[in-house]
Amino acid sequence: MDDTQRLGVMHPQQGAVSMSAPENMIQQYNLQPTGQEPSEQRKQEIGDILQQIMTITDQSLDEAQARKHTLNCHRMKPALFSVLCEIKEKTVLSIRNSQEEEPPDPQLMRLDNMLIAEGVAGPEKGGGSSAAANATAAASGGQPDSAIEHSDYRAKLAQIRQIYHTELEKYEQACNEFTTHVVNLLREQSRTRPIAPKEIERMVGIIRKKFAAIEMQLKQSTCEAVMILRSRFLDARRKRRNFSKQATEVLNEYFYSHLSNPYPSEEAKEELARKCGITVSQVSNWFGNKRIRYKKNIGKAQEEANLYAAKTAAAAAAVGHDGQGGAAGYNLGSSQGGIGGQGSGMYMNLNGDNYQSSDNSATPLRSTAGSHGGSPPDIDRKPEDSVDSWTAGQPSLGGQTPLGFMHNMEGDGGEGYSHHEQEDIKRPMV
DNA sequence: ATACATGATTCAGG
DNA sequence: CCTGAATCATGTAT
Repeated sequence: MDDTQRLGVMHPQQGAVSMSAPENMIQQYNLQPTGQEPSEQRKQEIGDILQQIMTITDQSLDEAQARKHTLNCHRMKPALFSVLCEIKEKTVLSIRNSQEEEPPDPQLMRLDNMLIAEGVAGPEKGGGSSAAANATAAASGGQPDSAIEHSDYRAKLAQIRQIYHTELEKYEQACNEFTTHVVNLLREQSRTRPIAPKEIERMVGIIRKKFAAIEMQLKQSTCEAVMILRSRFLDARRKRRNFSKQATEVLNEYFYSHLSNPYPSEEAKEELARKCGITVSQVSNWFGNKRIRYKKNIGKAQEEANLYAAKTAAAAAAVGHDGQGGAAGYNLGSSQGGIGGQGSGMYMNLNGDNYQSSDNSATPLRSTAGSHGGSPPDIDRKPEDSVDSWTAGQPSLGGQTPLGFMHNMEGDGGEGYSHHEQEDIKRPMV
């Protein structure tokens, strides 16, 4: 603010009081044209001047106007004015030197970006809630219904947005008003003191900067408000929501149809994610949980497996020769037609190589056989041992031999369930 | 109210 | 970075 004070624009009255030397000279000269006397009289003059200054605010506008006029008309004015100009010139130069191009504030840019990302400072006004909804949906992992559940969030965000825009408008208006005021004032003053257009420009710049700082504060607090809102609602959003039945079905179908190697490739995950309306990482989560829980509770899993095997078989049958679609993973047809009750039959087929031949590129998969035999040009890029660890951990489904299964069950920390499961489980025979 | 199911997170290992 | 495993926290069925 020292710049503005130096130029005497922010506080016109103050400008009169703390007048710069040349101006003071003029005034002094005007008051005491004949004064070139020793100290006594000098003191008197100073006293007068002070008195005048003290009472300057009491003067009426007319008086001030008249005084200004006298000042302008004074015979010495042009000469003094030119001196003033010279001094000013130097000052301006020094100011210019001290001026540097400031780069856009990264902090401000961050705030702006965030506000836009959050849909607070978006380009459209009415669409604030929709932008917020988009952000909500994006952050929630693409679950379509999550956005609806958080109308509260959107409402609050819209509120913040509204306040933000109102305030912003207010600031803008105030800034413009003030700028106009100052510019007028400077123009007015330029009659009595030299003010270059550039100086006015500069002053406008300074004012804008000041208001920008205020704006930044507004943005900052808006960001904070949004962050608080987010943390409150977004955390709630992170609450577990069960996937839709259909989604679970799709996932299970894939899982059980790729039971020998339930590690979907990235492409497969994307496909599944798309089908289920969830994210790829949710698919990954699901498969991670599924694998571990499948292993932990084979008995139950088997029922499920049969269920899905039946479903898939039915689907395959319905589709007929066309091997496409979700049922494409494996081929049940070759075994006894026992769908449903006969777990063993299912598993045999699930486990075998049968499905592989009918497997298509849409669901790339590295088969157990493949991993043990040669190295097929598979698209899957699982950790080298993933298949082995999976098959090794399995009771028998992926294992090549029943013996291997027995050993694995003993060794692999089957946890408490193991012996119980062994009774329950209908073990496939290879 | 409780137990179980389930999606997400965390952590260690490779 | 992906995985298995353990765990958390919530949803759901009883």
